[in-house]
Amino acid sequence: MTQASRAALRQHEECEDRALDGTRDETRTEAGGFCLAGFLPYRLSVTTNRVSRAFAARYTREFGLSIPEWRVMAVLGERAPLSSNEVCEATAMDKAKVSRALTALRHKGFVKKAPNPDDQRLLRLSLSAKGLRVYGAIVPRARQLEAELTAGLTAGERGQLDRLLDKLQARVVDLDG
Amino acid sequence: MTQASRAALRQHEECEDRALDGTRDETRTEAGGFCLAGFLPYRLSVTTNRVSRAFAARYTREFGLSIPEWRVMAVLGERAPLSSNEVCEATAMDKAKVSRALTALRHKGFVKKAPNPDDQRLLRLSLSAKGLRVYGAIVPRARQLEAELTAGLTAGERGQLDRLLDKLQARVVDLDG
DNA sequence: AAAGTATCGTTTCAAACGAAACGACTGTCA
DNA sequence: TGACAGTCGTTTCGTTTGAAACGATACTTT
Repeated sequence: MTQASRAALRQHEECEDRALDGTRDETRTEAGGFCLAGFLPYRLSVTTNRVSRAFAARYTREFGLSIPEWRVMAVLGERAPLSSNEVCEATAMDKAKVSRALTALRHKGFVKKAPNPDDQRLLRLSLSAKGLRVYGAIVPRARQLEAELTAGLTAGERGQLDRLLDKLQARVVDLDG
Repeated sequence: MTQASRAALRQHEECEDRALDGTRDETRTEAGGFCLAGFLPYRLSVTTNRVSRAFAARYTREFGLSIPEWRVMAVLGERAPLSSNEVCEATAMDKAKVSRALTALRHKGFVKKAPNPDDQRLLRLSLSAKGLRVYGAIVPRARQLEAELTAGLTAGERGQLDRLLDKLQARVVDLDG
């Protein structure tokens, strides 16, 4: 049995007394064990999932949209027409998810789908008049919800958060390839 | 039709020229439209999903574990025995997910499940000797992967990130209740 | 032009998910 | 004691997910 395993056998205290300066290893308890609560991928996942759940509930309740549907609306409202592939890139979703979201949005009458005469494989996707009205209502609401989420952050902190997320993203792309 | 909708009709430029000081609204393009790429919930989701995917691939390849399974191992390795409910709280997963992860881990021989004599409803979950060996191997590997992920961050930035995630988490709990 | 290759968007399929139903057990109150 | 309400962990059910298969269209090569 390894030393780490032996250490893990011992019971030890909660690890809620986190350091504030970031110099201490947050995942290392005093007994040498591992504290999931300080593990960055775990923390990212928990926080993000809670944010997603909260926003999804609002989108559903107030506009009858799922998050994939809202993302597609957001990019089509910003710039259209777009092909399905372009929507994929702009929303960071795979093509199956986008296809399903588009089907739902067309059934709701929010999105128009036209063939591209230059290339019959591509679609020309855009918001309908009805879709644009909804878009016009969602965008300020989304901004408002985001403002509530970041209400405890200064402008500098908000910028710092964006920078840190960028750094993580840059790192993770060469972690998995 | 709303003014926002009219604005949305116009085509406009890409929104890649993000401000660095955080004082500008990242979701507001120069034409007044909405830029998903600067929307915090979207950015959190994309970054976190990529991190999760990268880590899940490693756990699967190197240890044959899913993320839910790894989380359960992590908390049982740290402090055991635990009831299923306690594992739920420690891993931020619902009881169905924990139950399924436990089934898989028991089939792999990593987790032991005993009844609690004081309360027959509760389980006493802990790692087997085999599970402890695996735990002893995963923990340093997980720390190493986390270190690779945060390699571009200073210790101060890492602490700042933890603080910011805490703030978001505190905010989001009273966003949805 | 014909054959082979690549790309686009949809659909299929099996796995994973969460909400809710469930059986088992405990505590409470009459 | 017996009925009732609450808690625990599992299972069921319908939905969502991503990988892969697919038909359709376009490009390349000969």
